[in-house]
Amino acid sequence: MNVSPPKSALNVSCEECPLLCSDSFRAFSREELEFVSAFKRGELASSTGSSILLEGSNSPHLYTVLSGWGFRYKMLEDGRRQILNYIFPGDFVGLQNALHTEMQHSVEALSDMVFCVFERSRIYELYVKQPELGFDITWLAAREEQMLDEHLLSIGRRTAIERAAYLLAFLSDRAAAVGLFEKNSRIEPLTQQHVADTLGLSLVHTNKTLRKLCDNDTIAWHDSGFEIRDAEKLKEIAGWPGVSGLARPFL
Amino acid sequence: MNVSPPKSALNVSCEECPLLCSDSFRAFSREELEFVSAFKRGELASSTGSSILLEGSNSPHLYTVLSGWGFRYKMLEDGRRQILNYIFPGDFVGLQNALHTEMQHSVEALSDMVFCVFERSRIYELYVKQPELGFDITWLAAREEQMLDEHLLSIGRRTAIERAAYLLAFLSDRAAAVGLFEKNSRIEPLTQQHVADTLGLSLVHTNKTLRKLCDNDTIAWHDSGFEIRDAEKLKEIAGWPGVSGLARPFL
DNA sequence: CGTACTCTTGACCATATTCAAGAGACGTGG
DNA sequence: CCACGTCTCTTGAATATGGTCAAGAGTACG
Repeated sequence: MNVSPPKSALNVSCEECPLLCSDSFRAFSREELEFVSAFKRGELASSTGSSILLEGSNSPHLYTVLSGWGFRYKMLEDGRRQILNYIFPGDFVGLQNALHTEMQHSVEALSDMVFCVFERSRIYELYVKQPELGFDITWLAAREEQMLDEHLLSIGRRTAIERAAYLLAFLSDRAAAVGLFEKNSRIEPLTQQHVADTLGLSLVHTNKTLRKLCDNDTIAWHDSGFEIRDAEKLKEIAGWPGVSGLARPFL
Repeated sequence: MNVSPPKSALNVSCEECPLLCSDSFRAFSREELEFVSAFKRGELASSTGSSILLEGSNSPHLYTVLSGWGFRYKMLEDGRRQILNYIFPGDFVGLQNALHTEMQHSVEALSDMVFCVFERSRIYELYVKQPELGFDITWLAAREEQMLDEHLLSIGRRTAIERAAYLLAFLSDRAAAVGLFEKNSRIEPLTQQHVADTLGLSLVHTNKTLRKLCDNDTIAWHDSGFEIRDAEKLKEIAGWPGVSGLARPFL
């Protein structure tokens, strides 16, 4: 669990943000883009396995994922870990702490990642000057809540195999929505330990559960990653319809 | 599961909102109060066991809890139910669906409740005219996320007795923050079935787990409700520090 | 070539579920 | 007033699901 050296550089101006090309995101006015560009403080690059935010630490920043993916998690004192949700390009990170000075969760990179960095102290300004962007942030928070609700239902009430099917379908849908892993359709890197810590299961039992899905030919597990072989069957097993594909905002 | 007849009446003007007296909430400017008053559409009263919002339905409204308490939940097709979170006075309900037309969860009243009703379609107006109130909504959404994060950690990684201890301490803290159940310090009405559906456990196992806490003299269970006997021991068992008591906004 | 990481499997054990039955409280209608 | 159904809590026994322990195989990397 090494903390990456925070490399900072303002490489991409918001007007040329690569996310603007994607269908998944809403269109922005020129004025909005200019404002966000001025609001943006720089970029942060971090590599696989490194921590961006740590529970209990004090960050004056908010982040938007520009590229790569990772996850948010919490830990109990004795080391038990629960992965709360995954973060993908366009996701906003750090909001959960608008209220506390101390972070209530940690964030770790799965792949190499780049973040846009914003200053927490200036966020109120955004609500005053660009109400629509303020509204967008609420939209994103509401969306995160929806995902957490579904995760809660999953961990609380679905069986091991249903949970696993749900998670893999969920990750696949979210990745597809932002065009991640399009080339080889393999979602990686992700270990079975990550899956276990997301599902609230032990590593061994997670392995046996994934094995059933492999034997089914519903998925294929490769070294540190997986491939969806039958997305419909996965969703059927999970009893889950999939994520909504409405155009969404981002910062 | 009967749907209450929606009684509507504008009984309380926001300037005399009883929640304003509480220490838990932030102070509002006169202008803000006037705006919210104009924004408020009426009140909705519902009684124990009745549904305010139903998953899959289509509500043009947002609500703030004025009095009483209840819970949000989701269900799987075969009837398995997961309680996602509890709602207390000052809590904002329905935001999770700023994006969808269809509700993604249901809300049910535990006690008799009264809600303030707002129109979903006019919420953007609030962001433009009263940015601080828009910011407050985001604040509330972030707070809800934090609670869901902790619930997820609990269900995913805590043992049955730790989960139970966490839930009871959580409910006690939240109720205390808004002055609910001050008279007799009994948190009610709540059945062990509710507790089970929150913890992701079966009713029988929940009963046996609560029994241990009773034998411990950590809590006392009465008919449809419980009493905290040793809050510190509860939090110690759960490995949970308690909710933060910062002044919070509401609508 | 050795070490670390990930996945895999089997055996045994712990935890939680299901099934079943009964007790006590409460409200309703005869 | 009592009989009845309903709701909530309780308990025991049998069963299933998932956890822990242990060991080994394959791969990557220094």
